[in-house]
Amino acid sequence: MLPNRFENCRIDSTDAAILAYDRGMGARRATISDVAREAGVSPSTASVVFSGKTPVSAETRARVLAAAESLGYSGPDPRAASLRTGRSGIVGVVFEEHLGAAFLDPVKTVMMDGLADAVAPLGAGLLLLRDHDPAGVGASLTTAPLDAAVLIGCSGMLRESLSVVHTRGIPVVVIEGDAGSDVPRIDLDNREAQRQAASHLRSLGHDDAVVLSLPVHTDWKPGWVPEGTPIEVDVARDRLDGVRDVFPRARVYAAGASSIDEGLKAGRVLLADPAAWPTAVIAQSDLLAAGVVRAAEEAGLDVPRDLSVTGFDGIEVDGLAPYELTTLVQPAADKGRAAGAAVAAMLDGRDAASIRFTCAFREGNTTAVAPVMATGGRAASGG
Amino acid sequence: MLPNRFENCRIDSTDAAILAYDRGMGARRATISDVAREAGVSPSTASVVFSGKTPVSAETRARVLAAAESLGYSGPDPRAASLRTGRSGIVGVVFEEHLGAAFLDPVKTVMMDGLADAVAPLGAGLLLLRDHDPAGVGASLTTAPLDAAVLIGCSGMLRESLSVVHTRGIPVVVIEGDAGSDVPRIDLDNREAQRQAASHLRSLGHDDAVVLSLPVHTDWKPGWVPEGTPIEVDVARDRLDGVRDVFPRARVYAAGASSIDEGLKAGRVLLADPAAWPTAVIAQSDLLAAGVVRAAEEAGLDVPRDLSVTGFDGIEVDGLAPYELTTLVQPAADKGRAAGAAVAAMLDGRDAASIRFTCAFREGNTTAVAPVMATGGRAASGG
DNA sequence: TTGTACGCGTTATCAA
DNA sequence: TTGATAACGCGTACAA
Repeated sequence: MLPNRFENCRIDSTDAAILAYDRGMGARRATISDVAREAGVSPSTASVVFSGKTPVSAETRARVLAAAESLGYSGPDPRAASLRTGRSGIVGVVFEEHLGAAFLDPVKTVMMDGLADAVAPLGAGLLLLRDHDPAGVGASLTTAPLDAAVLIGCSGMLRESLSVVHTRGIPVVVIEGDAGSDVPRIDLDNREAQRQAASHLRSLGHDDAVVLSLPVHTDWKPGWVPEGTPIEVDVARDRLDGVRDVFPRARVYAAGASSIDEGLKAGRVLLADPAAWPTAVIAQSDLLAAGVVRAAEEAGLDVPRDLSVTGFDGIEVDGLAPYELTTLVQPAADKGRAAGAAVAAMLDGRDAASIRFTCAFREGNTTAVAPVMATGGRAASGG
Repeated sequence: MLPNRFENCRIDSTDAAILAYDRGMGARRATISDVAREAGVSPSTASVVFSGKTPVSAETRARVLAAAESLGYSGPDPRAASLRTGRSGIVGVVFEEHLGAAFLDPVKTVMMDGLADAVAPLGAGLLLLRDHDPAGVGASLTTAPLDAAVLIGCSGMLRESLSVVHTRGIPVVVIEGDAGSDVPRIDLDNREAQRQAASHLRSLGHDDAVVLSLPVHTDWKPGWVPEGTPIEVDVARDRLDGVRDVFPRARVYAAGASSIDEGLKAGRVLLADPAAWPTAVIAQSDLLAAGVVRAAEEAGLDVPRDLSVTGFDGIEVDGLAPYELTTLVQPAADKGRAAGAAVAAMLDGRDAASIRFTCAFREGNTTAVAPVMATGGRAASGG
């Protein structure tokens, strides 16, 4: 008597199938071997019927399908197929933040859309992952059956995440982050683009600007960023550099997140002291910029007459009408698609090149000629 | 010895790559057996070191870990583990629509958030799936290695999707849809809630209302819904029933999607003919309602004086200020969490109960006493 | 066109 | 606490 429940493993399958049939699917699920046996063909033939990788006679196929039907067999078990083929059809998308937070960001939403488009033809789906798992449990980069991974703006844990996928030998693409030269990177000309906005302001007579930055590192609390602070988040750093190319001494306040609310809160701080009102705020996202516009309204400032505001991203900010932000329009969907294409290429054994997309400057009605300094309260502070 | 296709991606990476190099390029990845051999223990012991399911002496564990390190072994292959355990740690989330569209909907976003929270302790991740795969390829319910599935508002293909998961024997939970008595269902008291809004309007003197409905079936084109049209989308049907409980003859226009834009477009149609202006529009979502408010502004109508508008969902509609929609607030995050809990229960072999959540009526400033009929253009059309 | 035989990498079970 | 063994269900050379 063998240790398992059935007399013999070979027969085991047959018995189980019969039992399953007899007992109305009470026992274990039918396998492809059961189907093959029922159809009077070999397992490999049955396999081929389902995969379609080899021609099968119509009659054989029909018999197999009928057998499957009668056994309640619903096709190859993806787990087994996955072990065999080495592919799971799953692309992990790693976010730095809380999943819900990620989808609050219109840019990421659109990017995901492009990404979904691009991996679909690959037969792959998107698995949502967080890079730092608070609970210590939960699907993660280390344990999920991934064919590839896309890291999105994961500047904080980036290195850690990378080493994980690296040792697992999983192809990886990074969006908006620096992962070293061997990892394809999809990003923007952040610095150049942001410089355009700054130049635009300077050409309007602004001789300084305050930067409302994205968080400069993980778990950042809103506040001023002292000069010399190392900025871990690539996007924030690059965009700031773009500003500094034009306004070298621009002060920087970093918000806690990219949202209208955070922009509003930050805006209140920026505009708290009438004696120190800036003439221009360069926000690193449209949502932040929208918040600043709101804050300006609250403070009784007219945008753009008293205060110019620029954004970044070029999304439609609902409810900002009649304002239309002066901003840098980034091709978010294309970024997602490019990431998907890169994944596809790598899964295909080809090399994937890094791609840098270009933003388009779009002038809205939130920037205007710098106000004449009526209060005299603000002497030149930079630039 | 299968050549690893991603060797070139890995060459210049960290330790693992160096070791791969040491052992001769193209060598296959180390397995747990390799590690065990290197450590001088049996494969099962090595396995136990990684899974932690059985006590292992500190010394043995150290040896195994060291061996793993030296071999660049990054832990058990999830695919193989999955085949063996029958669990993949993946919960599929099936959307009816384009993925991007799903995340444009704030309610779904919040729901996903709750769902993510609830499945995390399970050690599971969320796989984004579409129920009708345009390409015919792509990860789908049929081929993805799922432990469970959550169907979200998939009224169109619902039955089909269900039969797939059913024959696969995958536990499934349905949010906002009817899947039969054996499938746990998470939904809202749509009809009762919507009836409240209608009653509210009637108590304000409105004797009819136009319904701006969600799409009534997949691929719906915006337009009037003739009476007697079968409404496939459960949510749309139930909410409409709620209206009809109060305004039996209410006309119905169904939008193409739930968004401000679609609401605006629909609103223009609804308000096109001044002679047939309704006094109240009952929108089936806040986004649609917001669009209607915009359309009313365009048409020169004052909300709520000339036109009352109600929404559904209770989300914050950005930029609708100073309006605050009269609406039904649904507990979206709780719905997601409940679905996650149901999944957890079923995976645990327990039964999961269906849950019906209750919406809270919230009166905003978009509804008011019905206008006196100055134009005389609209005789009572309903009751 | 079909069948045989084997391996994919892991873990559960049981015995030592 | 450790080790031997047997599946898990499939895909695919290769042979027929």
